[in-house]
Amino acid sequence: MAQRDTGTEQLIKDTAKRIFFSEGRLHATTQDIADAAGVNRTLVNYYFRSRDILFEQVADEARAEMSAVLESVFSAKLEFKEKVQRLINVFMDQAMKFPYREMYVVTEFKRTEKNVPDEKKHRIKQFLIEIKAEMELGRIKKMDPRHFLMNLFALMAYPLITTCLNKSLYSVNDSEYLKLMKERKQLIFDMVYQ
Amino acid sequence: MAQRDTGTEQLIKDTAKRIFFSEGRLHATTQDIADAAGVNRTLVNYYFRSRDILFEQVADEARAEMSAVLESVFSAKLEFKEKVQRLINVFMDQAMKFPYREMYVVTEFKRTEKNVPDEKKHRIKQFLIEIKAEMELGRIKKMDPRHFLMNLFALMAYPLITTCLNKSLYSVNDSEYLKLMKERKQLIFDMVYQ
DNA sequence: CTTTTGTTTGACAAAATTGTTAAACATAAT
DNA sequence: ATTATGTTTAACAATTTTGTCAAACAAAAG
Repeated sequence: MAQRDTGTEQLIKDTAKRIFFSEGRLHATTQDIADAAGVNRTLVNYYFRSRDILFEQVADEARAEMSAVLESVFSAKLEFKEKVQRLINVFMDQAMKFPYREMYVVTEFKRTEKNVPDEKKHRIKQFLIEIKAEMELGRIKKMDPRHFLMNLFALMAYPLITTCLNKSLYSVNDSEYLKLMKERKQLIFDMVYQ
Repeated sequence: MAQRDTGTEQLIKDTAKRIFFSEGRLHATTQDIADAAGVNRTLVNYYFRSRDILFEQVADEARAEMSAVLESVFSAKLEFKEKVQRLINVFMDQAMKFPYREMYVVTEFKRTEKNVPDEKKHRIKQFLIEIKAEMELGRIKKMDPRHFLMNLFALMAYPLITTCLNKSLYSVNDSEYLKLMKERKQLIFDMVYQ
């Protein structure tokens, strides 16, 4: 008989992603995840054999999701300017949903000593060349293209990682902070693409 | 008899800070810390009573250190422009030493549901006013001053948090990456203070 | 309906992590 | 030198977290 697909496996993974990437509870246990998913903890072992395998799978899928987003933008048949615009849009939408995803990837990346695959490096290199070309056309400020990329991702990701601090610091509630983050899409574009 | 101050208490704290803030091993155990410090794990309990107390103390001191840095800049008798320059200098020097410190503070901040004390909020408010004044003088680009601050901290902190990813992605070694980060001081100033 | 197969559960075991205690040790005071 | 006091250590206990297993359960196949 084939698998029955009760959706439990996916539910566990989605719940783990929510806890790690959205809520930022990086120290969550399998019990925490099972409770949040409303299932017996044993099912984590039934579907994933071990805690480590679940966590690694979650990290792998996170990397894949992030790559897919960047991929879709980098390889799009668009002018550079539109690529940047779209990148900001799709990346920030995801970052608003999963603010801690990159943080999780970074810590897992360090822990497991993984490497970025060569194909991804190549895609980035291609985009760096596009950035350089745009600079030479005088459309964006001249600098090391790597700095351009680092700036862009920093401006998009960091304020979402530090949401809890900023909300407390600036005394704003959730909806006000969401509004600020939405404003950032345009603001970031204006900053890097003056 | 008074305390003998063998330096062990400080050694444990410093080692914990190195592991958390410099190495980014957010899941380190007391055993990991004791081993790295070259002391018996029991001493963690002797000096701090419990793991949680040590971790909280480390987080509290991290907050205090960060506040002290910002404080020294905010309250300095300097032109706004020089304040920004100095902020970038001191913050990035610290961030290069402890790239994951803010990350630790954020996760502990969430876990313990702390609040930013009113005095700090007030200092930030004062600085926001200074930012606004500078904008009205036309010296920096007009925007919500909170965005100005978020941009500044994002540009400074994020590339250091993602060091391991960027090094792999751009195929650079430690010294080259350090060079890139040093370059950023001027670059960030130029970005926010055009 | 009965059997078969995959899923879920609770009880239990194992492992990892943290906390406690008494004794050994080292240094300062007497 | 002896005592007193603070420090360090190893053995042990408690707790937390993870992993295993057999039995109960549910749905599809015969």
